[in-house]
Amino acid sequence: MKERLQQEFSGALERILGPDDEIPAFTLEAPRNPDHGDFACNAAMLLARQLRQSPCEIAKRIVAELGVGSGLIERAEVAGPGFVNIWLCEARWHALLPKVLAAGPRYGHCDAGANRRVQVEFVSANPTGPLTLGHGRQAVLGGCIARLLEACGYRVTREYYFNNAGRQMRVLGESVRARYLEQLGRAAPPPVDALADPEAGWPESIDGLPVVFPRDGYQGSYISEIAEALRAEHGEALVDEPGDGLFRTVTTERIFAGIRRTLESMRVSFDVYAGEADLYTDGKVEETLEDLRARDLVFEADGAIWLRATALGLDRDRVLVKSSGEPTYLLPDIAYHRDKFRRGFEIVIDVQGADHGDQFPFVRETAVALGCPVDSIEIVMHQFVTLTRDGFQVKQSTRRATYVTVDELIEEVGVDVFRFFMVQRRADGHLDFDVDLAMEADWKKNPAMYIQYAHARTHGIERKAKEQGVAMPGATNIDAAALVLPEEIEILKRVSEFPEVVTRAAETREPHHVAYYLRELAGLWNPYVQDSVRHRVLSDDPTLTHARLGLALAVRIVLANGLELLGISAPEQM
RNA sequence: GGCCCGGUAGCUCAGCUGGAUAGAGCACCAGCCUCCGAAGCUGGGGGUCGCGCGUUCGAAUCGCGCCCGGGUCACCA
Repeated sequence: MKERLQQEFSGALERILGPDDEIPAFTLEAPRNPDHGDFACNAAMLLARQLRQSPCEIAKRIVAELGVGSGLIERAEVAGPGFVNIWLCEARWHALLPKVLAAGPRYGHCDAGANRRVQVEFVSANPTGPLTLGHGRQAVLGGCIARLLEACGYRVTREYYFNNAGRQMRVLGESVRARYLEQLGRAAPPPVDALADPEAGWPESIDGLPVVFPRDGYQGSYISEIAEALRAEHGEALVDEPGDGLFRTVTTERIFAGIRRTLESMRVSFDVYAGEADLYTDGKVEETLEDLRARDLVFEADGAIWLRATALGLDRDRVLVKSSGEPTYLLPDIAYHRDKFRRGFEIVIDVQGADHGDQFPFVRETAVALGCPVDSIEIVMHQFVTLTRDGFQVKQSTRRATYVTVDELIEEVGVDVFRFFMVQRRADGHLDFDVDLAMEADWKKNPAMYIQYAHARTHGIERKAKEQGVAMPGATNIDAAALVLPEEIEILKRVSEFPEVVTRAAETREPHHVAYYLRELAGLWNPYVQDSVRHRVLSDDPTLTHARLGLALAVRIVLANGLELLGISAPEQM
């Protein structure tokens, strides 16, 4: 629709401008004010300077060149400071319906991605504890971006990268071992105030028992639960087992199993779980280091191996291999990104929390220095999540026990609402999760349910139609000419915008546009259905009934497809 | 202090490749049972778009400076 009009304008401008003049990048958009037509074009204003004419004069010439009355444009007017306002022929809107019905679940999809391979890396939480709301936001955000890209014809691989080598995992194992020994009475727990303040420290022994808890160990109750399970299974047999052995492997396995369950409950799936350890066994870490060496990007100092990041325009150098001989996380991370492109991905998207924002430039610039295409490696950074409950904002803190897990919140509000709330805000900027609103059982108040309700209503109408023996229209026989009310045209217009919304959301990696769009469409449809005096779908006028049923189907298709993109269910009845 | 993100209605936020009187949800107020779901619908009040300067025919949108909030600046992951 819009494309046709765009061609029309380009043609008009070509005729006005000389052969050497470039056609300006004009916009064609639906004005807020319906009095300004279906579309407004700003081309005349853009050309005013170049042509040394008033925008209004130019606009008049454009209008004269447009093919008004040729079946596409009903009316064109010059307005305001030089806009060209366009009213399309009603038939153009009617022509949309068979297209939407024919496309069905593919309406809104496109092939702009041309099968290019994209990797979306997200969540990537290390298996040190249950997923928190920040992870939850990222899981939904990344998952929706992946869905959007698929809808736009990209071949998407969803990937989860985690560190399963190095110090952090050892500390985890030691933490469980410490709890295990405590539970057996073989060691004493550190004082509570010492745990609350990791800087404070604690005595080496209490009541003659050694205090074994690692200084920066994991204190969550899940650690004790795992210890408990090990004790139940093995009794005292593990007393002499090192923390870095069985304790570590069992703990990461158990925690990871929990994470996978949580992901599943969020409707988030991954194609690849990439473990840091594999990068070592495959020799990729060593390869990367050699690669960096060959480009003179490393140097030694203070017994450590450094990345010469300042040579890449970054503000400081970073350690790649500690003086202890153990690599920092940075080295495998670089190796991982280097490997992404070797595996054939053309676009790589990293979804990360704001706390990692500072790290990304190091990984990206280094990967680029190693030959990765600079524009093909993107980051989508999101800010943190807060929770508002009973009108009060609760800050999430892992250190203190004041955090809510994804499991707990989904338990309370359900996946559909959880996902909608997580994806409805743009990634930059904090997300305040309003639990009160999310738990709101009134469908009219809860935006997620309001959209689902709009979808369910189309099925309600179909059920009613079946009762009355009225046949539903199909793509091949639909005749929408009877839809002439302003609200009907408005719904059709909105339906026509869906593909643009999807494309834009995919291109900008901003799924929240879809959420807003759906809320708006539902906000048109629900009132329409409600007002069954002015426009009853199932009336005694068969032509009108047929057309309105077609409208209902089109709305249903868009709502269903949009909800699918957000990973939210589209129920046939509430 | 340097860098990143945010500052729009009482609250939570859209809008930010510049466009015509700044939008939504919630909350609040006043109405409506209109046979397809009243778990809905209609209407209303409410804003110096953090502040200032600049660019422009035109700025919430772009540039610069400042103020406020969050994040981040490890041989931690």
